Amino acid sequence: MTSRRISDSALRRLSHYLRFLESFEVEGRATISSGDLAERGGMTSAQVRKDLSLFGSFGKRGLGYSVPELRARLASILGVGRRWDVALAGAGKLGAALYAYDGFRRRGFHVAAVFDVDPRKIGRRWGQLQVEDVAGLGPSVRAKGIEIGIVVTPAEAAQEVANAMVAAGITAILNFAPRKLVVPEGVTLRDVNLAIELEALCFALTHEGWEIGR
Amino acid sequence: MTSRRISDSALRRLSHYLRFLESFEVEGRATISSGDLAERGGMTSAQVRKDLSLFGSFGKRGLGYSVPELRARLASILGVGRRWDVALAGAGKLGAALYAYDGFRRRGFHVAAVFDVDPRKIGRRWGQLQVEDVAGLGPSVRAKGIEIGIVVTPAEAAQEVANAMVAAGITAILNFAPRKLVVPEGVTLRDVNLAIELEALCFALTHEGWEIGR
DNA sequence: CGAAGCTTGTGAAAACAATCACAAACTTTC
DNA sequence: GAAAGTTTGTGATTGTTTTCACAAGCTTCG
Repeated sequence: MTSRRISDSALRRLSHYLRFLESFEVEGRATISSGDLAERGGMTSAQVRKDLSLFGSFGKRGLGYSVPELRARLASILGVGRRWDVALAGAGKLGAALYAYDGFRRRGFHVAAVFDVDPRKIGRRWGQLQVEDVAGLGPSVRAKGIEIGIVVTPAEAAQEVANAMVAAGITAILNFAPRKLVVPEGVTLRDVNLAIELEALCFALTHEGWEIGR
Repeated sequence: MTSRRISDSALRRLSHYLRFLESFEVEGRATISSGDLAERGGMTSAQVRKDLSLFGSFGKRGLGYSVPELRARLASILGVGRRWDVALAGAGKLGAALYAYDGFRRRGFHVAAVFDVDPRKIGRRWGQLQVEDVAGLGPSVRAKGIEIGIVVTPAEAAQEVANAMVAAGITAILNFAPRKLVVPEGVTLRDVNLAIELEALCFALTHEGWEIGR
C-alpha cells in the first residue's frame, strides 16, 4: 500500500475539474488545455497541471488533454464511476432534502437506508424506502453492504449514531450535525457545518477590508 | 482600515473556539487555557494562541483566558452578537430545511425573505413569511435591509439569482448550487457543495492508505 | 522537412501556515 | 516574600502549498 497524501484543497479542485470536463464534453470539445480549465475555475494553469500530475501524465504537449479521457480518468481517481450506497441517519427536514437531492443520484450516490429514533417517523415510506429504527442500523447496513454514512441528526445524537455506523463497518461519514465527532483511525470523516459558513460571511461583513484566504 | 488577511482554516477554528467557549460557559467555567481549548478541538495550544493573537491579547499569563470575556470577544470578532437578516432564494426542500434549521436561528440568523420562480410556490405561507416572486428580489431585499443571501436554486438559475442579489446590494452569499458563481470584487462568496464532500469520501474509500491533508 | 507555435510536466523558488520553544508575566504555595 | 508552577504571546523554525519558469515534446504550417 503506497501511502501518499493529497491536500483537501487539491482534492476539491479535482472534483471541480471533473465537473468542468463534463460540461466541456457535453459541448462537444475534444481537447482542452490546463489554461482553459484554470480559467473556468479561477485558478492557475500550473496548479491544474500540478494537481493532475499527482496521478500521472494524461496530457499531450502542444495539444492539451483529451476531454473524454481526462474526464474518465478523474472519475476513476475520485471513485465516482460506480454506484455508492449511502445510509442516512436522521429523517428530519435536512435528511429529506438530501434524500430528494438530485445531484446525489446523478453522481451515483444512492440512499439505501434511512434511520431515525422517533417512533412516529419509523415505518414511514420514503419513496421505495421505509424509515428504519436506528436501533437496527448495524444489521441493516451490513445486510445492504452500505459503505457511506450521512449524519443528519441533532447534535446530541450525532456521536452515538456515528459509533453505530463505525461498528457496522462504515468507514466514510459525512456529518451535518454541529458537533465534533470522534471516529477511530481509518474512518474518514468530513464535516459540513452550516453555522460556520454563515459565521465566515458575518466576519467578512463585519471586517470590511479583510481578506479571507484560500 | 488596515487591510489584513486571515486564512480560511483559521477563521473556521475561531468559530469552533466560540462554540467550545459557549459550552464551557454553560458548565460554569471561569477561565480556560489555550491547552484546554486545543484539546477540545484536536489542535495544538500554540495554534489556538496564534489564532487569537491575530485580534489582540485576551489572556492572562499563568491563568489563561476568562471564559465569558473570550466568548464575547470572539462573538464580536465573528460578528455574531447581533441579528442578521437573510434572504433565501429557492423554496425547494433544501431551502425549507434551512429555513427550519434551528441552529441558524440560535446563532442570530433570521430568514427575512424567501424567493422562488415557480408560480405554484409563490404566495405560499412559510411561517410568518410568504414566498415572493424572485423577480421582485431587488426591491424586497432593499426594503428589508437584508445583507446575506443564500442560494438554494437549481444550478442553472444560481448565477442569475446571485446577480440579482448583488444588484440589490447584498455583499455576502452562501451558495448551495453545484455551480461556480462569479461575483464582483467586494462580494464574499462561500460554497457548500455536497457532491464535492461526498466525492472526497469516495476518494478515501477508493484509495485506502492515502491521507487527505488539512 | 524545418521553423514557429503551443502546451505539458516538473524542478526550483516563493508564499503561506503550523509548530516549536522560550522569555515574560502572572498565580499559587510555603 | 521568595520559589515553584502555569500560561501567554511571539520570534524562529519547520513543513506544506502555490507559483514561477523553462526544457522537452507535440502540432501546424509553409
